[in-house]
Amino acid sequence: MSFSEQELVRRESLQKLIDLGIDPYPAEEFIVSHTSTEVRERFCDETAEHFKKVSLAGRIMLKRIMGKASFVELQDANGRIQLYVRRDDICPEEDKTLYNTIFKKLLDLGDFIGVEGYVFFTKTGEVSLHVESLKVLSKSLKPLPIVREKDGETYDAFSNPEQRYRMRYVDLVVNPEVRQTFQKRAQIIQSLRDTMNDSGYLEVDTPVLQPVYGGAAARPFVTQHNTLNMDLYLRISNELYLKRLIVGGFEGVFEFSRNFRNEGMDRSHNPEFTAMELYVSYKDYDWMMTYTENMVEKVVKQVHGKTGITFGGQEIDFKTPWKRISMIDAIKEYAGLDISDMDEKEIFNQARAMGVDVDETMGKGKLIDEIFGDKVEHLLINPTFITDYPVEMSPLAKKHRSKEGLVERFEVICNGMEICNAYSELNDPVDQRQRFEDQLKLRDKGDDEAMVLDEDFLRAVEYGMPPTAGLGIGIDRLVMLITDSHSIQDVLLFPQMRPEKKILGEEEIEE
RNA sequence: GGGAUGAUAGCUCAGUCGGUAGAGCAACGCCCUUUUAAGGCGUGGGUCCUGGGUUCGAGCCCCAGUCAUCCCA
Repeated sequence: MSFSEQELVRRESLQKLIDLGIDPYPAEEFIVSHTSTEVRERFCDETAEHFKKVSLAGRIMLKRIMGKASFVELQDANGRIQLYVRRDDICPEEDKTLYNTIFKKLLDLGDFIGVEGYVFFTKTGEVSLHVESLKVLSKSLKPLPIVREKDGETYDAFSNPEQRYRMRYVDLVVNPEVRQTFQKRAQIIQSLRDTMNDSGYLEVDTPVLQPVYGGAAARPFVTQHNTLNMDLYLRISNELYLKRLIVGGFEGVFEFSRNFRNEGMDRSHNPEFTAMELYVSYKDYDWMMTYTENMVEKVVKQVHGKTGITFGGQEIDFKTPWKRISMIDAIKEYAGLDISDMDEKEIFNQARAMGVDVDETMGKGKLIDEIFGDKVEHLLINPTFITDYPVEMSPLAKKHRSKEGLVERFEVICNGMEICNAYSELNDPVDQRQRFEDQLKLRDKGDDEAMVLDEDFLRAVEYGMPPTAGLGIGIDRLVMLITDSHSIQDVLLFPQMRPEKKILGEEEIEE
């Protein structure tokens, strides 16, 4: 390991601190009386009495040294506040080491310090802490990127996406909007959870390690249990477990489920992602549409302040009620193609004529799905319920009560992206077995995303499952929309990345 | 999977026709007691992603690879 010039300087500073009898990594608690925000927002001439003895802790983000007095920008979890450090105030005696050596020379940008003093306004009107004592809390050995702003313009932004994702800790320190994104993410999840708790539904935890994976069309990750000497799959969905709980008699269950899918990565796919799934007994998909739009509208209002958002310059409004349109009607309305009376061959020909990439192996349902995905989906900007999907695409959804060949299913499409998927759940065990068997036929034909038959799940349904409405929400995508983030990596703290050669060293990543 | 683009100092980036590796900020030294994107003056700092090749000579050209970003499937 070789050190850069700046790293060497910091290691020397560290040793000098130790030589001066200062512990650069003290163990004892540093008592913080205020946050930077509290001081900045509440301090004024009237409240000055309450800010005579204030202690703050955080990172040094900027030092402006001017001889015997200096200004420091201290950053805590809330933001930044300016410190005013005067030599003769922190060093009242003859010995000026604390200011001249420790503060001016041995402390660097990125170091954590704790300070105590009184709050005042500087000449230019900035709320500042006049420091009376200063303590080193943690020495930083690597230089942070220095990001500065003036009049909305950013200088030397830490903007390289690879570095930001690989070193999220640095990204969080220097890019405040990143912290806001993840605070909003937490609020979004909290808001959804509150809504469902208020409805009386039970939050549950179901297995991540599953002997049979199911609930979605995807390839799983495989792992191995040593003691049981068997393969286990990381869940691609928790759906079949939540339905078992409905069989068991819970009438409303939900789970924020980290799912794992062994597929490619791009702007909207990460191998692990978060879905929220909700199942409510005795309801159907019509009821679930209303529940969904109300719950999501409320999230947007709570987190964003209003129902209208801007995503990449595009205005999107989550105000209810959302448009509801069947898939077939949507194809008619947006693609100008009426397939309601067509047979498979006609649909195939029409699809090909429209330039949709289809082939002979596709059945009627798949063809319709392809046309929708290619010609309609990207046109749906405001959240829209697309209802009534072909049965072939939906092996876990109940057959439509009146429309032949379709199931009671909806997706919510927003900005061309699927953010929700829901059904009147299939609770007929005979039909469910048949659907699984149809999936097995697809699997035999080489579709490695087709579902596998889950005999225990079928047994559960055979014991009797009430009519149930189920919903899945793609949490990452919802967070992307609300935070105006254009890559899933921007809403995941640690997105999956290929190993970093520089850190691992050649020999460790050899096969 | 296919295509395009990129990787140079801690960060953001220049680098002409193939001819000594550059800037700003950060760092280091000196000056400065209410400053504030970045006060003034000075000094250091490089595996030019990796490995081959062409060439008297490669950051630059060629080949292969790694990683990333964007677009397409």
